[in-house]
Amino acid sequence: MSLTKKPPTIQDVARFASVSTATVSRAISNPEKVSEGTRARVSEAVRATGYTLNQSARSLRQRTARTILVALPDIRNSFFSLILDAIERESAVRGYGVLVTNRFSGPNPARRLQEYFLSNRADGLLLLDGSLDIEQLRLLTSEPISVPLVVACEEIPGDFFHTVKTDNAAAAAQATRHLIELGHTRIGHILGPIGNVLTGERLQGYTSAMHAARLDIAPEWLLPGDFRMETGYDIATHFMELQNRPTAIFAANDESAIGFLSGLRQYGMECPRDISIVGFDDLPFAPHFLPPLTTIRQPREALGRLAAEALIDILEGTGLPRGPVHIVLNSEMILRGSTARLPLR
Amino acid sequence: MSLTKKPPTIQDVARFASVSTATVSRAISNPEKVSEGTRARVSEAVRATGYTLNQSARSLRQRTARTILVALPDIRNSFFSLILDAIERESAVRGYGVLVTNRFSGPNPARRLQEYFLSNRADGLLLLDGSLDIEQLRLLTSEPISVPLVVACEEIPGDFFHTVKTDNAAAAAQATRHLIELGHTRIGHILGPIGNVLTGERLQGYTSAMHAARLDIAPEWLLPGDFRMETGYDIATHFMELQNRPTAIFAANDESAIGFLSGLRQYGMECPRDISIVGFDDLPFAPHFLPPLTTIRQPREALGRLAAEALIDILEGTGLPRGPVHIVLNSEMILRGSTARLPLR
DNA sequence: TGGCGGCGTGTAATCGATTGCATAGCTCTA
DNA sequence: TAGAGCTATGCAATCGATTACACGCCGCCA
Repeated sequence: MSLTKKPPTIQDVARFASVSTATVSRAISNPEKVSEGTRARVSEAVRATGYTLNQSARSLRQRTARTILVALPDIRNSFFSLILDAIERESAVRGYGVLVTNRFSGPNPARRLQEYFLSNRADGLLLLDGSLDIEQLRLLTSEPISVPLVVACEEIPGDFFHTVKTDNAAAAAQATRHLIELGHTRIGHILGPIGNVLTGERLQGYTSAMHAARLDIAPEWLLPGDFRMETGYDIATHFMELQNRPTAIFAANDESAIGFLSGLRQYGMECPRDISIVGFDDLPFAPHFLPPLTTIRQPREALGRLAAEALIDILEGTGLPRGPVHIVLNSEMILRGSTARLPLR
Repeated sequence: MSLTKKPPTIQDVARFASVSTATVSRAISNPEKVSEGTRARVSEAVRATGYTLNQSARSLRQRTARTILVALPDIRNSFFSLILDAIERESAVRGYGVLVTNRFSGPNPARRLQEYFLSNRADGLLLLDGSLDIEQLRLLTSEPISVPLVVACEEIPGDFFHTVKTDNAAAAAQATRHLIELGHTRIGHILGPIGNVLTGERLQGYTSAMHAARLDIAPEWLLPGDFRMETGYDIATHFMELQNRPTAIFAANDESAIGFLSGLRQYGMECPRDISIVGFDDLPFAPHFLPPLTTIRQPREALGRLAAEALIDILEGTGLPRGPVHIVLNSEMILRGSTARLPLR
């Protein structure tokens, strides 16, 4: 089908350089084990033959694929695609390929992930989704399988896994405090998807800031969401039916916030005139929205890069960490136009 | 490092089922070549042992990786990540893995792509970027290497490659006509990145619609862009300095359009009061923007799916097309609030 | 009844790299 | 100068699946 002519193999290189294949292999992977002259002859032979190492053969022999698997909940969400960008770059630098699998829901997600490892297609897993069943994850990462795993963005409770994330709760509290400082007292929250760890952390930050300010939270101020714009749009209707409406909202992410504002516009509600809102993520469109969105900026690039770095370090056994690694990055509040002082009524 | 215990191999299955490995292999890959009884015994043995085929071993022997490589210009752009979603899904259904490589610019992009194939990591290439040097691409797809290639979204001139795309020029013309019908006569265009095929097609559609309506195009109405929001934002300043400003803009994509409108707001320009704009792509946020964006909706899901389908069909040799496949999908104009009739002055 | 054809299965070579073990040659020391 | 120790290299087994080829068996037909 594809390659019309067989690419040159290590045999061809060996013949050209008049050495054994073992020597070629060593010259390539462990240059220090080979004399200088031989090394030069081999490099020359590689150049002359146009040799490229056959990764399948190496994988078979070494039981490694030089590939990481990135499991995303929803690649369509810009937040993830930005992180994927950083992961891909870091991996490429370290010589690793990146396989992606998206929305790995379906009947048995962990089993599907497992197959990548049993079949020797990937060496490690970068998980961007905290909604996976924890028992299944432990199955994946413990004894017979032992998949090297780094969880990025979301922390899975219980200190079992390596994690790279941001200080969600603190950032959520900061966002909420900002609204409080502007004079708001009735502050609602658009939740993330239930069962997701991020949802819990952001809710918790919001709750603690409210409590610290001795403000009550009416149960109906917790608006159900799932990080998607459409859902944000839909709950606006629900929101308008509330009797004692909040004057400000902390949304679990930018997409909910934007959908919500768009939904509210149907009812003539304007932001920040009638309602203030803070988002989360600082997606690229946040500054260009009308009003420009006040939000929490997560260090996405660093998040992806550090997660990939950590995973590859683990794979290569360099600096084996004793216990699970936990890296927590700081996020930053970006003040823009979607929040305003509560007008006196 | 990872797998603590070796996963079961085909030998284990063979032993369990009391047959040879050859029979197990056949029972799995060519069930019709094996008697019914044996087939059942083998399935049972597979279940009992928890066998998963070692993909590296198969790849080595068969010279195929059951993996496609998706090369993206910029995964951060939502437009691509949405297509990637469809590609990933279709590939998963057909049993293929998806490797991604992003922003494969750098010194020698085609060479870097080539390595994936020489090293037997991927079987085919799905290219979402029309900006690659055509000579290099031909090198990749012709004789000794012969990488199976499908170009999605963007057509590379010269009828050499399989292509799945939308009717960019027609859609661009439609968008422009829409502005003309609203009474605009001074209509500008925000270009895509130079050297990109899409840029050319959309420009051409715009130009032809203008000509058909006997409208002139002042050279300074062609505003330089690159599909990015930031650049859209920046050119607003340049735009404000024009003496004979357009009253309407056709932007090469939604992101430019949104950045541009955001930039114009600094100068008190409101859309659609002071300017009308049509975007391209219908990104998820387009309906939620203020004003909701009039734009061209591309069938992204179909685009990704059909491209993946075509590539895998080629890889599997089913229905070998005689010449290059060209699939052109229709896009659709979505009228929203960012375009308005030119007010009489 | 002999021979032919087809089906189901097994044997063993093969894909291309890595690596444990053996060895040749050299240096250094007692 | 014998032997220890070290370096550079080669030989050949190995990873786990696929597949060309061979073979045995059965049924069918002449």
